[in-house]
Amino acid sequence: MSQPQIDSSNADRRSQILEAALVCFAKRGFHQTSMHDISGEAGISVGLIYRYFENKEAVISAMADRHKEEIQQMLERARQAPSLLESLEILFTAHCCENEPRLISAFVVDLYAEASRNPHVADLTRDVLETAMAGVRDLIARAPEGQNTGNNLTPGDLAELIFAVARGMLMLDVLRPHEMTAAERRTRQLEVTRRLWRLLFKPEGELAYA
Amino acid sequence: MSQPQIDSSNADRRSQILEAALVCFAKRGFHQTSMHDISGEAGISVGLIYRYFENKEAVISAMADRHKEEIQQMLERARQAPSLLESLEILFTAHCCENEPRLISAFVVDLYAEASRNPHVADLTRDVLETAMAGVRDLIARAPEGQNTGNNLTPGDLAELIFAVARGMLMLDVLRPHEMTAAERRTRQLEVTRRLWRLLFKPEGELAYA
Amino acid sequence: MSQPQIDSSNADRRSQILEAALVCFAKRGFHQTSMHDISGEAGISVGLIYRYFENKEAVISAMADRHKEEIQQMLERARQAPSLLESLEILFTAHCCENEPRLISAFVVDLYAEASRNPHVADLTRDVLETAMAGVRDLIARAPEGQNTGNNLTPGDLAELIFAVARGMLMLDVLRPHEMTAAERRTRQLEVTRRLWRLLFKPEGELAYA
Amino acid sequence: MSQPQIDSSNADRRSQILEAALVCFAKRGFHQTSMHDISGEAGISVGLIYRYFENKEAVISAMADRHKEEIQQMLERARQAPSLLESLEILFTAHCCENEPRLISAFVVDLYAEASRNPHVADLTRDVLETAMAGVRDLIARAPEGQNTGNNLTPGDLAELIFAVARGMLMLDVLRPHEMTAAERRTRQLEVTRRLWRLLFKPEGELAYA
DNA sequence: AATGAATGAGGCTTCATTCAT
DNA sequence: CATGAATGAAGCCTCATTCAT
Repeated sequence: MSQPQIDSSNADRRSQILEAALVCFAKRGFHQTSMHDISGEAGISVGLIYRYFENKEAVISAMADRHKEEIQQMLERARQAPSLLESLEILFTAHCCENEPRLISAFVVDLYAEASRNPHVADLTRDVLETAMAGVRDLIARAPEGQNTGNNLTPGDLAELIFAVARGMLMLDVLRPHEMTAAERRTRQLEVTRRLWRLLFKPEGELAYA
Repeated sequence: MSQPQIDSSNADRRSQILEAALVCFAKRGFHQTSMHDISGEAGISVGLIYRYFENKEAVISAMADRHKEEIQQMLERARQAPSLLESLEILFTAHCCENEPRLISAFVVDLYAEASRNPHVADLTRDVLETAMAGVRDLIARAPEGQNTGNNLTPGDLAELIFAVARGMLMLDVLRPHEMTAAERRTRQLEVTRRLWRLLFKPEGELAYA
Repeated sequence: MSQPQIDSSNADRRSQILEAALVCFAKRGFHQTSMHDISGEAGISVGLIYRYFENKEAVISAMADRHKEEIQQMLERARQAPSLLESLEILFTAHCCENEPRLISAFVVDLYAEASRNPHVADLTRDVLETAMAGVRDLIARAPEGQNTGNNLTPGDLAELIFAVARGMLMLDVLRPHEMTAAERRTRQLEVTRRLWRLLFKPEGELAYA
Repeated sequence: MSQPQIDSSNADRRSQILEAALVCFAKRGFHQTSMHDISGEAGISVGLIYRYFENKEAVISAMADRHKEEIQQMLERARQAPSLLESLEILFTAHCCENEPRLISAFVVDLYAEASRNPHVADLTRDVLETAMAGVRDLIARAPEGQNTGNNLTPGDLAELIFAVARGMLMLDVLRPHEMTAAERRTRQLEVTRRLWRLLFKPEGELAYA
């Protein structure tokens, strides 16, 4: 009876810590964030973090795991969108966080930076990427817009291109001035999304006036 | 009289240090690289670094500066290429370093991560990006292939897309297994380049057999 | 009515904790053993230890107390032995614990180390030692073998010598390889005991064939 | 020319640190001595210790090494003594340090405690012990007093007994009150030494009046 | 009585930076 | 110009102890 309670409170604490860690990591990066920073942001003591995570490394890994889950949820939402364009819009705006605009972009760029030297994080991140790309490939293969695009590209090629653009836009996002709001960023992303979509899936010039 | 001598030796020392720093930064990231690491890699003493750079921050800034210059040189080479495709190939393979494959990718991803929280680095990096995008925009505007592409995109739009893909590919590059050689990475990049080029500049299906 | 019950359960808990503490202390030493280690070994929670002991210091003190009691019991057994040699054998093999050979040696050496800087432990340990030496002195004084040994040593001198050897053997015991079994250690101790006994109480060479 | 200078200054620093460590270790024990304690006692900064020792463990190991050397020097002095009795006196008073009476006793007891759980220290300490025992065995074998002792004990047996007593006296030494001076401790040790010597090497009763 | 989550001081270690040589 | 010994602040982590349940 109290078991699930305990479990959920365990999970809550972990979430609380990871939430705080995300804010800190986005603000200062993994290795300039101290455990003290995280504990402060989470409003708990330093020692308590170690009850839920073996060490700082484990917090980073858990963040990577969490990112994986979020990407999967995003993919699920994309799958349920009524059109390919809307799926892409979900994919390209997933990181646009209302209250802390660059939060996720900064985190993901740091994640890749970390992946370049931490094999465990690299594996996780690669896994996320491949899962997500496979998801988008299927989306394309099944969508009517994905047929006869007249550009000789397979769904796999298209998915790769789309992901390169999405990741590239994330990198560019961290360079945008802090003042730019989440809404502006979102608009920016949607423009690129539509442009890419038109390019990839309406290549015939049939909609020259669109 | 000895002034020019000193200046050039000054520049040499700085280069030597920055070269060492690049290797260390790519291997461990900015903030996990100690000044001792750099001095060791450069084969000099720690103290000497402080004769050429005010502090670690300054080394990072100088690295960003250096990156800017390299991008500009790359752009110059791209400008002199005989065709737009070849220009793009230069752009997409610039980071493929023979002896240390992921050297530059890792460094650039770290640079963007740093830019997300260090305003000075952000300014420098944004400047690099804009300069480079402007360069590519001009390249497209002047190239015969850039006319009448039938996709309704301005040279600016195209340049942005190209850069997003290029930056995205850089991110993906750090996830590729260490074992992958520079040649393999290069091949991978060239494939994407051609695919992108065909998409952006040969949209009519006119080269169905290409 | 329930008071005695509680008392005995109190004593049981204390014993259980001290038993666990002995294992931990022998394995890791006083100050590298955490309260958590002890609680884990005892199969109870950390907090519970504090219901029976004021703090870690108190656990150490109680261990010293316990050691005192064990020495007294050992002395009682020695007193009841039929001959001086057998008394000595009891004295010299008291620490040979079947299942965990070095358990007691390691603990006692640590106890003396602790005594060298913790006045309370020092007092307790000194008390143990003096009581034990007095006991052995009496044993010698009463034993027929203790008379006319021809070596001009008083029972007090002999007891001191015997104790120095016993304590010294304990120190040597912690250096013996882990693989050495309790039986082997016991044999080793008995050899030394007999040798010492012959030296102290059969000095005439009368038993050249013994 | 300056090389030996540098080397010797290196060795000096190490010695200085080890000297400070000995004081701290004797006062508080290995694991209750903080690196800060040592640096304070040595009059240097904490960080500097790490230029000379990889970590705290290494300081402890170096102390064990140092102890080994000191025992060897003591053995050398014992070897040059004119008589076996004087050799034994050197052996039994080696730890009597003028200014800090219990310094060495406390350290050695701690060393054995550490040896009981740190294999590296155990190896070193066992090595010291065996070397020293072998030295004493040879001393006995060569000394005229060592012949025909009439007690049927081999030089090896005698050396073992002597060492057990010596180690045991060390343990007892840490229990003596702080107020006891080095001179008093020395006297105490010499008494036991003579008593032991008489017992082992004058067994015939020939000196009944000595 | 018993638990174990929570705290925070303190220990080990690293590292940017300085400075005497 | 060049070295590297020296400093000390700061980071990671552990652990004795408390307290709400």
